[in-house]
Amino acid sequence: MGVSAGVAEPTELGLRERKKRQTRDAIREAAVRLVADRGLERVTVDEIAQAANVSPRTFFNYFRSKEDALAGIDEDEIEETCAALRARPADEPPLRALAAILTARLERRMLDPRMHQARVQMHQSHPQLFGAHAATWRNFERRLAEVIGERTGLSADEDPYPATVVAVAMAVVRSTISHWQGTQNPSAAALSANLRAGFDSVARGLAPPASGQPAASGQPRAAPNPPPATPPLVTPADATPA
Amino acid sequence: MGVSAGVAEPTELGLRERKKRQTRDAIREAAVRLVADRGLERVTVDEIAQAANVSPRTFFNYFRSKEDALAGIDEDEIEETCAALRARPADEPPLRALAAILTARLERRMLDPRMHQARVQMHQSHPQLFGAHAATWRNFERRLAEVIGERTGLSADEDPYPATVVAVAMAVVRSTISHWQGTQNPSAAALSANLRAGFDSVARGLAPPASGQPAASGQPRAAPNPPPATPPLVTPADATPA
DNA sequence: CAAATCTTTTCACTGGCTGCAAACTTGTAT
DNA sequence: ATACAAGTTTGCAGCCAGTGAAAAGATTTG
Repeated sequence: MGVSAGVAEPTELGLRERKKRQTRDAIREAAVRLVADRGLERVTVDEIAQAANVSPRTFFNYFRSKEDALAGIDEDEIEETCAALRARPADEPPLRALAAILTARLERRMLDPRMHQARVQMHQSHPQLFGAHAATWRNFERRLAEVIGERTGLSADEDPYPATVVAVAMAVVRSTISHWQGTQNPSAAALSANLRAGFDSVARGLAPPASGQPAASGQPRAAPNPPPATPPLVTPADATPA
Repeated sequence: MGVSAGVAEPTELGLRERKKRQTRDAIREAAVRLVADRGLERVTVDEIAQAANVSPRTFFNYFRSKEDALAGIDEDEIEETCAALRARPADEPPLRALAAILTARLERRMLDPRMHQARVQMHQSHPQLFGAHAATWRNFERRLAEVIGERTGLSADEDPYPATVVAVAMAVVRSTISHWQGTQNPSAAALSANLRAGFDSVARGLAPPASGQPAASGQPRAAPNPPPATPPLVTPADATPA
């Protein structure tokens, strides 16, 4: 569909390479479409192959598994995100830097809300995918942790801190998305706001919010958690576009 | 294998039920042992069944998949852990409560270090398992979030806070385990210490530790993150035994 | 055009997993 | 004890995922 205009291709690809990409895209597209329609279990590889006009065997020449054809992250995106993290001011605290780039990443994705929703739905209803992509995500986290390591001067495999910040940041993102897509108004704005709130909360040591009633009506004891007041963590300044 | 002595069974189970549990345990044990020896791919269901003295078909009467037989959490344990959480003092801040029970849970597991190591190894080297158990863990997190909801008076599906604390706490555990098993001395004591440090760090808003050099040698700027001094989060008091 | 190279396809095979019905075991009422 | 109900295990037939090897087809190169 449409020869890429404007963007300079690194090297003019030969016919062979072009055909390969075309085939790969065709398979991906067929897989996503069929699975969105019928659900993961009700689609066979044979059907995907058929829909993409290739033999079943060819499917496996391109993807290691059915789930693999539905994966969301590739090496390019990992590299991009790491670069964005490196580009944050050196004296910015790690959590804030992570919050910024992860929020930016999500907001960029939300530019195509339909696709984003479809992906989220898919992962919600097919936890197995979560597993199929685990290796990729683990790698993603590891790479981010390394960058944090550079920034803090802590070797990522000696000090647990880098891995922990990253793991926590990712947990916030996942948890927030999961909560957000269950609300009546899953808008891009709402997602950003929720994310911001989540990261702020973490920066405050996850002290319980005072809203509602104070839970079990116990005496307002001494220091429940670190009780400090802290400035907001994520500002609308994110950028570092792709 | 030794009839359980001493421990009082809640209700006297009939022969049928006892045999079922026995079979289930036999299959589990065979699966873990074989996989620890040879790796996930080099073990077939048929072999597991044979080692457990059941037919291959029976394997699938008990477990939905090969991976399922290796899962670490079952409903009983979820319920137990939730109970432990409920049993924490009502005015204890959620993060601290979670830290306490999750640490206790891990320490209990470390009573059988061999088994624990085997499990950790398995998940390290077979990320697919991560996916296979995703549904279980999601459920575990959800249940804990509900309890946190009770404790804070925040409905777990209206306010994102409960889910976030739980997700973060779990992230700390996972990340810590992952780091710990890569150290030269993966002892139970070290794991506990690391966990404690991790949770403390989170309670302090994940401010970067001052160790090493201050990273990019930037000026020691104003407030990098919430810079408070906070009391340690997890004390050796955990208990709530099974 | 022909040779060298890469891709796609066909074929045969292993292993995960399910439905079904027969065989067997345990619980229960007589 | 005996017989019947209910639950469990097993073998079998079959679908689907995934892999190796070699034939067949397309693309590039000389």
